[in-house]
Amino acid sequence: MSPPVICWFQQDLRLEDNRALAAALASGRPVLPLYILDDETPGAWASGRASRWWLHHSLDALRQALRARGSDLILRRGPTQAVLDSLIDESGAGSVAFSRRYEPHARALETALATGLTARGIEVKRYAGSLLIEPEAVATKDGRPYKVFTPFYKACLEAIDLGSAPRPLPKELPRPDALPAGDALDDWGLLPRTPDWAGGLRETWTPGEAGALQRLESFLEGPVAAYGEERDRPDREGTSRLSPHLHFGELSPRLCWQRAQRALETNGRRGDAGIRSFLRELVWREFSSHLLFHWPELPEAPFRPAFARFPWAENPEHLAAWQRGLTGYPIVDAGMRQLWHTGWMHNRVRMVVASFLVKHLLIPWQAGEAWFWDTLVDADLANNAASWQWVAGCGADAAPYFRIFNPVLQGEKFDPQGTYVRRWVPELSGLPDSCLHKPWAAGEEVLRAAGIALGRTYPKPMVEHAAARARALEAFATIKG
DNA sequence: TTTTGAGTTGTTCGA
DNA sequence: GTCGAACAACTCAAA
Repeated sequence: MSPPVICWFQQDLRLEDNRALAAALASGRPVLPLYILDDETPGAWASGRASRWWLHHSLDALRQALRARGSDLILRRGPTQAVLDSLIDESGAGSVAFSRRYEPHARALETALATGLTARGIEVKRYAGSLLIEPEAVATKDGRPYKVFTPFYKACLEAIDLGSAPRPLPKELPRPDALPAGDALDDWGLLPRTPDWAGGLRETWTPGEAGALQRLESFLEGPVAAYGEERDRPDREGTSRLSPHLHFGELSPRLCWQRAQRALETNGRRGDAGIRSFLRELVWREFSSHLLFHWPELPEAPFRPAFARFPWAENPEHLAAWQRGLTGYPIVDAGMRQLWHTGWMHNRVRMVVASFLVKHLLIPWQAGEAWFWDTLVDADLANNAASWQWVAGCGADAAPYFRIFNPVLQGEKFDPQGTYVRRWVPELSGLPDSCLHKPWAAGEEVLRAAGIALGRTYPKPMVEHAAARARALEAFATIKG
C-alpha cells in the first residue's frame, strides 16, 4: 500500500474549502487526519479557557464529520515535532499537509518542522486557508507592509483572487485499513468541570463547521442588509457572530467572501451597503494578521514606540472590578458580564470597555488583552492584539488619544431602551430608561422604587468620568513629541 | 527627496 | 435641542 499522507489540522477545523485536505485527497493516498494538542512547545500563547471549551466541541464536530465519511480524527497530545515524528514512524507516512498560520510561534514551529521532516525525507506541504490575502501578497509601492487600513483595504480589493471553486468532497475519504490510535477527546480536559461555568456558552453557540455554515447563511439571508447601522447596536442581533468560527477555521474566509459576493449579485441593490460593510470588516481581520505577521511583537509591545514611556497605573483592585463587571458604569458592566457568561462581547461594547480600562483607569492594555484572551471564544492573537492597541491609541491607524468614550453617552446612543443593560445587569432593570445608563443621577425616590441601594446592590461609579478624562489627557500629554 | 492629502467606530463646548 | 468647530499633531502612502 502507498504511504499515507498526514493531514495536520490546526486552525482549519473544517472539511469544506480546505486546501490542505483537498491536496491530501488529490494525492490518491490514504489520509491520516490528525490534531495535536501542544501545550509544551514554548513561546506560544497557550489557549485561554473559553477557547479550550470551543476547541473541544469543534474537534468533536470535525471528528464526527470525518466519521460520517468513513474516516476519523486522530488526537495526539505533546510537542508537535515529537508527535509528528512518532506518527510517521508508526504509519510509514511519507508526507504532511497543513494550512499555514501567521502567529510568531506558529511560524517558528512550521519552519523547524519543515527542516526536520524534509531532512528525513518526508514531504511537507503548506497551504493558505485562513486569510483572503497572504501577508506577503500586498505591499505599498515602496514594498513595505501597510500601516493604514484604507490603503490596505483598497489593495486587498485589487489583489483578492478567490481562485477556482473547491471540488466537492468525496463521500468516502481514503484511509488505511487501520487508523493509528489516538487519545480520547474527553481525556484532554478541555472542558471546565469544577465548576462547570460553560452553561452560558452552550446556550449561545454551536461550534463546528455545520454550525458555522448555518450561522453564515442565516446572517446573509437577513441581518446583513442592515448591517451598516445595526452592527453598532448591542441590544439587537445585527452582527454575524462568525468570529469564533473564523478563528478556528470552521469556515474559510474565502467561502464567506464568495457567499457575501453572491448575495450582492442576487439581491440587486437591496442591502448592498450592509454587505459591503461586512466585507470591509472581513478585511479588518486580514489587516490584523498582516500587522501581526510583519510586527511579531504586536501582542506584547506598543506598535507606536512613544507609548513605551506612557505612565500606566497598575491597580489590581480596579482591574478586578472591571473584570467582574462592577465598575458602576452600566454599559461597561453589561459588556463584561456578557463576556463572562457567553464568551463573547458585542464589538461596540468591546470598544467601550477597552477604552474604559485603558483611559479611565489607565491600566495597561496588555492586562485587558490577557483577560479577553482567556474569556473570549473568538480569542485570536492578531485581532486581539491589534484591536487593544487600536483602542489604547498605540496601534496602527489607531484611535486618536483624545477620543475617550463617554460610557453614558455610548450607552444612551447604542442601547437607547436599555435592553442590553437590563439583560446583563438585572439589578438595574427597574430603573426608567432616562437614568438607566447613569443610576447615580437618579433621585432617591426613583432608586428606592427600583429596589436599588447604590454602593450595596450596585456599585457607585469607581471613577468620575470628567476627572478620569482629564487625567487621561494629562497622561497622554506626557508622551507627546 | 519633497510635497500633499488623508486617516473605522468621539466628546465637549459654545453659539 | 442642534450645529459646527476644536481637540494636536503625526505618520503614512503615493505622486
